[in-house]
Amino acid sequence: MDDILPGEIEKWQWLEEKARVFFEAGGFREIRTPILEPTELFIRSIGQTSDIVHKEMFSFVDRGERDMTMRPEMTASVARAVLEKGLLKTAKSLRLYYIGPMFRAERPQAGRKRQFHQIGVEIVNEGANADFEIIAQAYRFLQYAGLKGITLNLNDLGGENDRAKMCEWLTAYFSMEKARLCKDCQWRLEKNVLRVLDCKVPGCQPVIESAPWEDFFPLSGYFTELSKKLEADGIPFLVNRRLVRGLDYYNGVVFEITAEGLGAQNAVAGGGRYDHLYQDLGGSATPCTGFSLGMERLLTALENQDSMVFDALATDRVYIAPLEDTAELLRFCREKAIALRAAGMRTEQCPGEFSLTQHLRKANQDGWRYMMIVGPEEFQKKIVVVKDLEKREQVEVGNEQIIPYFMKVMGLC
RNA sequence: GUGGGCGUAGCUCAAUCUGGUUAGAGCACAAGAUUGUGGAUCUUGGGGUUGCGGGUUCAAUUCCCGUCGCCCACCCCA
Repeated sequence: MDDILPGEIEKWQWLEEKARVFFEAGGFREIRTPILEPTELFIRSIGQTSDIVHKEMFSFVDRGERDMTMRPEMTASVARAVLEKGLLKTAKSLRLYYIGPMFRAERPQAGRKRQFHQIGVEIVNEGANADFEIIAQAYRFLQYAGLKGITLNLNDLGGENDRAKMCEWLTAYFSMEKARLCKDCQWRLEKNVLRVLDCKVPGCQPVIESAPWEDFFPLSGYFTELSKKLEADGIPFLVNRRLVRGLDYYNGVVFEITAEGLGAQNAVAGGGRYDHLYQDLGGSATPCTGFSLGMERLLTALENQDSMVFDALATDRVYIAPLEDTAELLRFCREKAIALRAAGMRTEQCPGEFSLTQHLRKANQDGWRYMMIVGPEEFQKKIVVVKDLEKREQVEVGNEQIIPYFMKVMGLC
């Protein structure tokens, strides 16, 4: 698990801000849920047979003998919160987004940490029409963040009845070929046959490819409609009929978005339709769709593509440099600091016993854009010297003009 | 869970193969040269249980075993 330190955190703040602006504008509202949940929640939602549940969860028994787990994803928590707080009793449907840390006890590698962060979006209690919106939100947000080389992969796992029939058919078919399948697939055959389609073992490929399941379960008319909408909206995609997500609750249209510049872990976002989750958790039938994206992966891809567009050096920072350690002068500095903060700027006042050289060195080190120098001479003349440390220019500003001056150069008015 | 690689100063590394003075360097940090104008230079300084534990040896950063951590890949996911 990583620490995120000053110098790195600015990128995170930038991305979080982007997400809030984008999804709020799209009518989504933020939800935050506890990191710790009863283990049972994830078993019932993500599925006992999923890799996440049976080998990747941070679980423990708490002091009250309860089985607890640090959330490996957040869709289940959102559903739990919606049911528990009865949010659907006062609204027909919900549009929610979340930002936060998730935990999976996997072996770490490039693009995968045991604590990672996701931004996610859920549309709760809306049918198939919401599929287009959720896919577009995911795709457009990645574009909005500046990501290039995006590939959208789409599949349809079939509606409620189709999925069940398809699983039945696949089980019957693959059972005949059981001897040629790998150990994992033989296990999947019993537990979760769809995941056989997702198998990467070379030996399984001929068996999977020769299965004529697509003839019996062609893409639905609904899926064709969705495709047309995406095309009309200028969102390119690839249909991948073997795309199966690792969480068991998906049942309809599912998708994954990959990006260039990430190496082996190139999935930057993924999601799909899950119409049974609320029932599985004890609620009534509630059709839903959603996606989540990996913040680490998005940030890495943006950096590798050299396309992160944000001000590393914030312009709204003023370093106040008193040159004399007298009570009146320091009080003046404090008053100005308070006024600058009230006007929305960031400022720091350093001790008066620093020499100007020391002040300059420190301000440069810490990346301040402006320095406000207050020495005894200026204090007498009721002015300050404002240096632009980046442009290496300085001007004298009258005491009454300090706030308006900074507002102007920072473009705050 | 499987396979490979790596652990020496805050960071990047050297010395390890071939055991042997006080484990070095660059960067970074601190003080001064410098009483009010810059990221420079010079001088000086603080910093290390060589990941941890055990073994072999007169002697271990170096060789052996174990362990932990990290990195990369598989699996899977974001």
